[in-house]
Amino acid sequence: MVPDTSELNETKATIEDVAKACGLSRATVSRVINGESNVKPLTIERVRKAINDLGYHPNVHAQALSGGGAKTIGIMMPRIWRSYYSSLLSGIEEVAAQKGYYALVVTRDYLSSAERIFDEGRVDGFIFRNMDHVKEHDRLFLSLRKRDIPFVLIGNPLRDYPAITIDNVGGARSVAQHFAMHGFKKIVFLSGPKDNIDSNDRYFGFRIGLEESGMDPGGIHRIYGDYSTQSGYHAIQEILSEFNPDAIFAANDRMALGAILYLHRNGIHVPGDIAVAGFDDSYFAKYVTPSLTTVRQPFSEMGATAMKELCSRIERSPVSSGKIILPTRFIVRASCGCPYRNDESLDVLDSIENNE
Amino acid sequence: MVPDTSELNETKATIEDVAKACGLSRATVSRVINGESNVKPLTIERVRKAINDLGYHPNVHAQALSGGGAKTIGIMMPRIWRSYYSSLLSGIEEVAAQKGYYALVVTRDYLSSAERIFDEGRVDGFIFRNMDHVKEHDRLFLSLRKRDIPFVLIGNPLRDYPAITIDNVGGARSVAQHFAMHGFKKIVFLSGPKDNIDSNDRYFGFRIGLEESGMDPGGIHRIYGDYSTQSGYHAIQEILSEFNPDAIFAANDRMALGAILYLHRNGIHVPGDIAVAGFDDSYFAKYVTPSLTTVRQPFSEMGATAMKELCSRIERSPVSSGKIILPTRFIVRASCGCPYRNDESLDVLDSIENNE
DNA sequence: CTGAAAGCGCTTACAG
DNA sequence: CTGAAAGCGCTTACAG
Repeated sequence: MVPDTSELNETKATIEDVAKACGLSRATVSRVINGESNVKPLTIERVRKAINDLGYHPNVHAQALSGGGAKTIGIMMPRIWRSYYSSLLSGIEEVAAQKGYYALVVTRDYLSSAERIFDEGRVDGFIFRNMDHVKEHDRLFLSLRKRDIPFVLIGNPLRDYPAITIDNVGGARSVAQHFAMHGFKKIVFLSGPKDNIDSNDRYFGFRIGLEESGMDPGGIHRIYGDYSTQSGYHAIQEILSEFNPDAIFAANDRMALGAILYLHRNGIHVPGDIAVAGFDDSYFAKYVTPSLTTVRQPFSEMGATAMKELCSRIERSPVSSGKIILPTRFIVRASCGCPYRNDESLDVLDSIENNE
Repeated sequence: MVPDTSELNETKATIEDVAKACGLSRATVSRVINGESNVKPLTIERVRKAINDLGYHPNVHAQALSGGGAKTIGIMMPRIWRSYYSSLLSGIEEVAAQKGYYALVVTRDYLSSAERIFDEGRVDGFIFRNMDHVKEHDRLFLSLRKRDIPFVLIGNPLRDYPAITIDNVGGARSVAQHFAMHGFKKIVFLSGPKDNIDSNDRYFGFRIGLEESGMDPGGIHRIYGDYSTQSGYHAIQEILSEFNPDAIFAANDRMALGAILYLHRNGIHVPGDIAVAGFDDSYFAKYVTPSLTTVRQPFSEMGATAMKELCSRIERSPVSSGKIILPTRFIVRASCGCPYRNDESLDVLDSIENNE
């Protein structure tokens, strides 16, 4: 490949090597690498050829040191990994790749290490998947903003930080309308943590959906979990001792799964005795028995949108203000009592597996 | 915090700033940062104080450029994210954090971009979660080895590349012995892709386990899937038209889930009519109905071990040779026909959620 | 035990 | 359109 008579190509080629190989200066080579316009076409050719022959790749640290930025973004996520993070990541990476960015994924102590990571020059900005403990995050976000460090949140923050959100209210409203259609009266809303904004928005959407359907939302029994499967299991176990619902709407699929599991183990038929719906359309939603009626989040698109927003902030280019709200989609399956095409293998064949 | 009378601390502090602040040279500051021994204790104190006062963090690009390495490793994984990747990542990150490394996660075109990423100086080494297409990977691994670029595989490679593996044979053998105890005779092995070494090892272990239990392993019906839920569903659908098994051992949990789903939808009782076991102990394994008997992989430990191995390679320190095999653990639940403590909520409470 | 200086591999005004 | 030179923020022999 290398027709050069260089001693050994053990060591990585540098811009100096390229310059020598084509008889031009480092400055000129740098110019063609960075696609500047004022270079003679023939020169561009010569440089390109030398770059190819030598298998040269610019050293990212040198580029960063001389002002180019790290071309890396920090993806800061809680340690407890949800399966949908993969879809988020996938969307992020797709856009990142186009723009030449790479993803540094941090799940340990990401709150306390974010600023240091930036100060070390490792990243040009951050995407946070924000979670429950709003107050602790808030201090960090405030500081980042003050220091003008680019960041975007995926999820619903308390304040006006730049964020990619989904239409929680609309999704939950669809569930409510569907429940109303089924004629459910005694309804449990299985909530996430008390200060979780997504969960609260879903509750709100659910209420107005019921109201709009002419039902009394005051009758909703709201109980709390922490989004985990176990918490759903136990919350339902507890409520059943004092209340006999005909339907449960869980603020996420995991808790819905926990609920179904409890009901199943106690001989209560889903959806015959109690209907269940979730939120997320997680990987397992279609494989649960009965398959889970839920609200699909556009995770991949959320990631992609977040990355686009972050890029424009890093490049200090005109930025869309504030929050972006992405639509959700109501997915009817069997757990609500609808006649689901259980035996159509087509459904299982469906290759667009959300959150797989 | 900064009692200094500097004009503005808008801009990040550099080593020069620290040197000035404490009246020493950059060289000396560098020495205390890097923990060299030949520095006077009092000097160390002065430098430390200045560093704290200024909130100084060394620029990683400058460090890398002057020979320090990127202190970053590339985690190269297929795009199709498995939920257990999170456990892998968690183990990796834990060790990485101790050693001051960060994780660049790459899932797009990671085969073709690995060498470029290294040449750009972005990473000091790689951890690959190797997958099916052995031949394509082989070229890359060969090249990495030739170039003396540190890397470790998680999973079972064809050749003698450094790899963290699990005891597939032992795990599958346990399943076989358990199946023998149940008295199953007409057994289906639901395999992964034909050239997948993990799957082949599990088949091998399963065979010898049956043999050791005095059964004829020749009677095993081996059918193929691709590790996806759908492929399990369809493989079972197909085999049932010509064969009537009393037990199925799937090479992973997803296919086991697909199998259970098919059986369930067609009124075939699990485990009453047909028993099922899987491999992985994925997140959903304990939540499936019936809960899935399976073999647990120590994902987090695999990640941690891989990272340790990689570090010693990066540091060119004496390295354990070749492969490391980690033990698996057989997990008996209900899908094999055992009396599973379905109603013990303790089980659900079990907070050690593998692959969560 | 400490400092002056060269060097890592780039980019970017500044000249021409 | 192209090149010489300074500079980015560190580390590391080399002197002392």
